[in-house]
Amino acid sequence: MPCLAPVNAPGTPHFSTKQRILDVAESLFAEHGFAGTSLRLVTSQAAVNLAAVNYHFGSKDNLIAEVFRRRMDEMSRLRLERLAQARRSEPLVLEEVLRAFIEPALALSLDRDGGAAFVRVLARAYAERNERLRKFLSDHYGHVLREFSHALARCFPALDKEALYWRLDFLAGALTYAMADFGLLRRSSSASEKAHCERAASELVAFAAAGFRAG
Amino acid sequence: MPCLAPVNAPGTPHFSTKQRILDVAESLFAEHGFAGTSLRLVTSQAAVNLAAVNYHFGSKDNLIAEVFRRRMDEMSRLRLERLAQARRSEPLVLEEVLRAFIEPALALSLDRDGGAAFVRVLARAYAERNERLRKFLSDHYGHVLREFSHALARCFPALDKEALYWRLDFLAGALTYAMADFGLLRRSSSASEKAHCERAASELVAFAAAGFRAG
DNA sequence: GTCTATATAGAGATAGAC
DNA sequence: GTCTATCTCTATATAGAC
Repeated sequence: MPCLAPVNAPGTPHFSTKQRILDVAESLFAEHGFAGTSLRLVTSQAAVNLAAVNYHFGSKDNLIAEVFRRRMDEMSRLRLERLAQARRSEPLVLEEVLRAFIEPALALSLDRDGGAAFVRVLARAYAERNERLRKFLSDHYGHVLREFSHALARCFPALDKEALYWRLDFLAGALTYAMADFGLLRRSSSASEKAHCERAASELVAFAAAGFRAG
Repeated sequence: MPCLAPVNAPGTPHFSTKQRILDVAESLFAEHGFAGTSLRLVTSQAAVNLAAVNYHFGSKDNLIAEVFRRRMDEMSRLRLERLAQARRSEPLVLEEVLRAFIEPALALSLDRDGGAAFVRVLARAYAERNERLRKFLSDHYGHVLREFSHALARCFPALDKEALYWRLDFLAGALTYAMADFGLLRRSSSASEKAHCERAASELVAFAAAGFRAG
């Protein structure tokens, strides 16, 4: 009787209630935001009982945090691994550092499961002034940004810290915006999702590299 | 008996109910999002009656649209005016086009009234997938983006359209992110608000100009 | 671990007196 | 144009049976 909700892909028989809730919540948070997504909508779409969220996660806030944790842990790990790899070469190549930052993020939106939804959730998180959420992200993933800021400082020893932070912010903004596909101008939709992301990554690497090198 | 709510600055005796609602709503939308802001919170903080929102605006959705309209009209007008000015010089200078796009936006966050709140509202709007809102913004202000895209195409006749759109998206993302001050890394807070914004604008113009000129 | 049922609170919107 | 009062709906969370 349990499991096998309609959302399950064929041939993948067993998704736990907990995971179904996470998948559906992620997708709904992307579409309607945190405040705009009710637990009733989550549970009904996940085909689980309304009480299941509170049983498995304790509260809506904990559910939100858990949605972040399961993706961000993996993305941060990937980013740091790629950065460590880039650091092994001497001299440190700017494009390698940028790729280490950008590609794991854009790769997420190619995950066959809900990675694409998560990047929109992430974009919403930045727009939230919610202190709880900001603190959670800063506490758990702030060190990743700091690592990249150190690496970039090594690439540009003459650049003052202030300018460096601005440029890192511009990169993060452009990446977030591009990942979530916010543009109001529509582009050719002929490309596949994969080609679209690869194009985005290489365009952004070129754009940001030039930006960082600006006089 | 009417007017003179506590939020009014001294010496500015008469703010209409309608305007007080708009001001408070803007600030609360910035902080809590659209779904996260109840009309009860708006009206209580504006010191007006709960029924006043529906009387003056008809619905919450109309209130949201009105919050956008009163700022975006002015910003779009300014952007197009600055762009027209830039276009008068031959050859067209990239930095002038970028400044025409960037500076009116950052100037908004220096308005002595709630402009700073509005830029955060704007950032939230991008994160919303709300079709009603996207259509409203696209219908009313899409032509501004198209004007800039034409001007930039004139600056880079050899660049293909696809690449141009990407770069415009990166610019918009970096600008939105910088305006709303989303960065997780904190910068020196010694600078005044005005100096902060001017620094942001000149850094972004330099960053984006280099980015657009990238090979 | 999952269910039904419900407590409690808050939402947007409106009717009708003043 | 502003008020009170209220309709109707939905929210999160929990208690307790199975």
